[in-house]
Amino acid sequence: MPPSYKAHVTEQKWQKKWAVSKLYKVNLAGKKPKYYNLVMFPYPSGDKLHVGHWYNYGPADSWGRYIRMRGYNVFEPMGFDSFGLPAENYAIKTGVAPQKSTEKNIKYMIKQLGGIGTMYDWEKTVVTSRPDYYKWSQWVFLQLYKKNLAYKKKAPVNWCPSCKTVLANEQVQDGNCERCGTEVTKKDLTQWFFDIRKYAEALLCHDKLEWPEKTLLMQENWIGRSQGIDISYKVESLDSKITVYTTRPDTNFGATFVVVAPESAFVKENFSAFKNKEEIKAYIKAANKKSDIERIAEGRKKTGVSTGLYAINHLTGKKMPIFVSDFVLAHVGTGCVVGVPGHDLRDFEFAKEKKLEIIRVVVGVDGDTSPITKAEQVQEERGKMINSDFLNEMDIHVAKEKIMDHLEKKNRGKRVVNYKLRDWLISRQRYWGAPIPIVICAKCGEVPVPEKDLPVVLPIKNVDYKPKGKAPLASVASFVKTKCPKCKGKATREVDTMDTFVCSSWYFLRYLSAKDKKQAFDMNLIKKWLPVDMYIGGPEHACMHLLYARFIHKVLMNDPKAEPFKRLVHQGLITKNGAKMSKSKGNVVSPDEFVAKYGSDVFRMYLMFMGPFTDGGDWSDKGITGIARFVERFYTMVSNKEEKVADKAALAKMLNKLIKKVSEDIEKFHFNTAVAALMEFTNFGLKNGLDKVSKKIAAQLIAPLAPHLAEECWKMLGSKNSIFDAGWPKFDPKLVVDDTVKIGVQVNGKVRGEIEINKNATQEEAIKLARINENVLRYLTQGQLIKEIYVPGRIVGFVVK
RNA sequence: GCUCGGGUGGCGGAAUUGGUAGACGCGCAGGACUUAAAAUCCUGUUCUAGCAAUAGAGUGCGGGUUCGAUUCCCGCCCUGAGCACCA
Repeated sequence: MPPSYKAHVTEQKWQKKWAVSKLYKVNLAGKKPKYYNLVMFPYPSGDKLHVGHWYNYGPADSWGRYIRMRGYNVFEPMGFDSFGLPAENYAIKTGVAPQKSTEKNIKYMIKQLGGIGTMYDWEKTVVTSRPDYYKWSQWVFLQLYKKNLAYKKKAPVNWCPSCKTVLANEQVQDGNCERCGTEVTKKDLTQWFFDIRKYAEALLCHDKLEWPEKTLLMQENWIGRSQGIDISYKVESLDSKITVYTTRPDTNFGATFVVVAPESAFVKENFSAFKNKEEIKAYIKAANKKSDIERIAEGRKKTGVSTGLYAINHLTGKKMPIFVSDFVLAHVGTGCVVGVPGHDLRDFEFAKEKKLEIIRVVVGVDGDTSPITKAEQVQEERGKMINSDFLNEMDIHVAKEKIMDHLEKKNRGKRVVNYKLRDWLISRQRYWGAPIPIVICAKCGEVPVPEKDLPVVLPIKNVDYKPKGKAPLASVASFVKTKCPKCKGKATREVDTMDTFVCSSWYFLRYLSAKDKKQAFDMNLIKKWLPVDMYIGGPEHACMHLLYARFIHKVLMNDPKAEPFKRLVHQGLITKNGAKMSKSKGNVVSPDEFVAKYGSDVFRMYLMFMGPFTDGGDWSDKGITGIARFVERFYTMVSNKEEKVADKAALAKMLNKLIKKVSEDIEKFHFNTAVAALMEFTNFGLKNGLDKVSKKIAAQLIAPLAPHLAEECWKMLGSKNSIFDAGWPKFDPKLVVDDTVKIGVQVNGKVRGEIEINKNATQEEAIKLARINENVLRYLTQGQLIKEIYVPGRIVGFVVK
């Protein structure tokens, strides 16, 4: 009877030993090549770690262990993104200060994270809600302020009526609050913004990034660069001009009207000249009341009111009526659009509604001249100009350049680039965040808090957390009242706090010098350790955290080309019954009972075995017994003192192939097939027997995936040092290829037999051997042979007629 | 509506410069051990027909290219994610 593997005793033993020997303490000045292995840090929620966390952190740690065994000095820190709404909402409900509940949750989560058996170096941890961290978040704000990248402005902003705070554009999803799902409304407020738009071009460039294509594409679309031209038209009977933005100036001979947004500057400046003022006033009022959701829900039904004014199309001399309509957005381009109903679906719909002239100026490749074909809406459209004077017969792309040259020469237009990306709104009317380090003085105006006076400490006493539409800090008199740093006179503090995304946009720099009291980060360490070599986290951050972090990093490094994260991998989502796990749905699966039953190695490997890391999947515990059996069998295989090997040559081949397969699979984050390969090897090893050297290699190969099991096996095999300092096995390239291969024999594309043949066999040999096969022969004699195919190592084929 | 993924046995999944589809695991069936059960081990397991050899069908659906298609092309369906009147 072989000894059975005692997962819990063993795992706890090694976790303790690793902690005592400080195995995972990283020497940042170490000589070995560096590897910064980073996983997105969690919010310290009161809920326990769930299966999703494990799915994320387990494989991320396995990757770190693999890299470590490859000889790198691996830095694998962990921290807590601890500012944010849940703790504050908990405080509103119970009165418990967020400082208290957060610290309690962190303590608990560190314990849970320890149970996974990760390599985190806890001496380098960061907690964003502690003054020794947010002091530097405030410092980051001041750096942006200094560079004129942080400023206050009044603008219509997204407002969540439930959270009673403003939200960044990125935090509005389908018109709803990203946090609580409440429908977002618009408010005109004076708020703090970061001018991320100044970095739009730099953020578009991603040559150096080994990121998923999809993520890069999402960022690209979010930034939304478009190249166009501002065209100015004379307004009839007025002294002014109207400027429109278009990306399709080639179609301008087909322009028949102009539409302006209700909130546009043009409306404000020319309102007195409008003919039907009352109607327009009412229309604008109605438009302002509509939420984005309503606007979308109304679909493409176009409404609008004529201003009674006309713009003159200088190309055709046509009078183009000017309308106010809410399908035009004030913040896009100039807020004014020229209507070309022959070639734009929206313009077409508007023209139909208002019975305006529709002119066709492009013939599609298919010769179609009906307005708005599908092809016409596609940007890469190809077509030829008609009805366009000097542009006629030209390809549209040629015409586009030609007309822009023409307009610029005549001083009627100017080429411009537009972005969909908007300023990053960072003020929050909430308590549990880093206070914005600004003082408002009646005499000096807005004054930044000097760096030496940081942090602006979040008050703990006498705080009413309940949101009332104004920041809770506004009611803490001791916080609000202060002295102006400039004139020393009476002044008040800015009472808004920063978006938590500001705090999380630079934490990877802080990890390296977490205990440094004198500076936010150590540039020497950053030069050595950045960029992060591997960053693992959810894809939902594509246009939020990942974009913000790139922006802030570029600013802090003073280099638009600097990138914080070289390689990025997204873990898949673990669902339960097809739905995202959440407390409100009551479908959160706790890993605890499985870890208690099988141990953490089994649980980690089971999650990996579910499928590719990037896929995620629906949670089910079906099959976890398979991994438990495997661990038991692996242990049995290694602990067997017998070293008799039935087939030495076969073992050598299996082992070398295994090294190759496991290495390649881990490199691709295909942990599932790496586990499968180890299972196959174990099945073989139990039958065939293993010598000690093979056992040791097997233990090394499983070490990243099942660290405790491997460490135990390693010790059992007589090694004194940790397996994680034992390096990674190499394979012999000569031993990973088979001399003979089994290949199929096809007749007319159907498999009719199989032959075993030397992998380098000639066509002649292969055909000869294939022909001997009885079943193959049967089909060959059914007609005349017209072709013989041989792909070495793959297939023999016959074509018979 | 647009953009980008994905659709393979009862289940999770494997295999794509076009070359024997279903590795590995779960489940299921049968057997060994046991007084018995659990655990463990062995055998089988895409579907249909057949004792078997084997034959036919088969990777969401319909076409196409090819000796040969899960893989390439065209047209659909379903599903997940993102964007959404961006001019």
